[in-house]
Amino acid sequence: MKKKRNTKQKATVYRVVQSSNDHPTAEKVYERAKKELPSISLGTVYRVLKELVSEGKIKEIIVNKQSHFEKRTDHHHHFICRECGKIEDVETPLCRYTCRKVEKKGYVVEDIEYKFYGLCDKCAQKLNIKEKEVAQV
Amino acid sequence: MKKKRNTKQKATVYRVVQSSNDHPTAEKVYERAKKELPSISLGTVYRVLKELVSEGKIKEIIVNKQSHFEKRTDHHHHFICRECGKIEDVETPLCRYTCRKVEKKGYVVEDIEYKFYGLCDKCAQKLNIKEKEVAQV
DNA sequence: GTTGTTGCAAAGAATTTGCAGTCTA
DNA sequence: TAGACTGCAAATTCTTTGCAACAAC
Repeated sequence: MKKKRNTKQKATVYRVVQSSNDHPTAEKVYERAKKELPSISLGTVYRVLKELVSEGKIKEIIVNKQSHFEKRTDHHHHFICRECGKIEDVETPLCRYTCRKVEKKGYVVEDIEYKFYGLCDKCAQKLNIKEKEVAQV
Repeated sequence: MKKKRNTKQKATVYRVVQSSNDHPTAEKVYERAKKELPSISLGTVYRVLKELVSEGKIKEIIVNKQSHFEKRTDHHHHFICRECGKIEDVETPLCRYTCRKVEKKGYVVEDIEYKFYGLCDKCAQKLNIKEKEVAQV
């Protein structure tokens, strides 16, 4: 296989993801990377992100048919707010019972992904207030 | 709100999904619908599928950034084979423990989606055989 | 006859890719 | 200096949309 090289672009993209506490899209990573390395291109960002994912250095999570990236590579799940679109990490124990149920049929489970959709605390609060106002009319 | 009309196209798309035991993409639904109604267009299939989903008559599941559709609208989850791409329904008990853990922070969980990735029985068997053959060389 | 729907084709959005020039090792 | 990598723009893929013709009710 071919030998990989260290380039400014790779280092920058990696650094951007590592210093992001949200779950940026490729476009967002691109925006942030450009601040450090203005000449970087979106295509390169896509290429590097893909490489980092396949090397297991970062993780990809797909929300609404769009890739988002995160520095955490350990096993965890996500909550997605339908109002503000915020993605938040969720720690859950592996559901052994469920896995075994799937595997019993001869299936091999290699990865599990849980996604929780709803409203984050802030949006829930906002919407409750709104609902009450509407109800009063 | 505007009154909906019953058209051949809507009836056909609905019938196709109802009689599908796999999880067809829009394109696949289109292919199947064309057999019944050759003049139907892909755009219409997309429009009708979207409408059926929003009416709660069918469900949408997104795999690999692509929409698939299914007749089951009750709560269940999915297993996706990384080899053959097959999507299979998985029955799991709601993980109350996990939900409560998420909700404790003030979050409102409205929907939960579990996806299990791996190998289906057939592909697991095939790959095992292959692996053994490779190992013997 | 209204007006919701369709077919068509063009537009969009996200991502990938071919290529010639550039830079790392 | 070989060849991995980049920037750029064109191409792909899936999906949505504008519009004039069509067809339910």
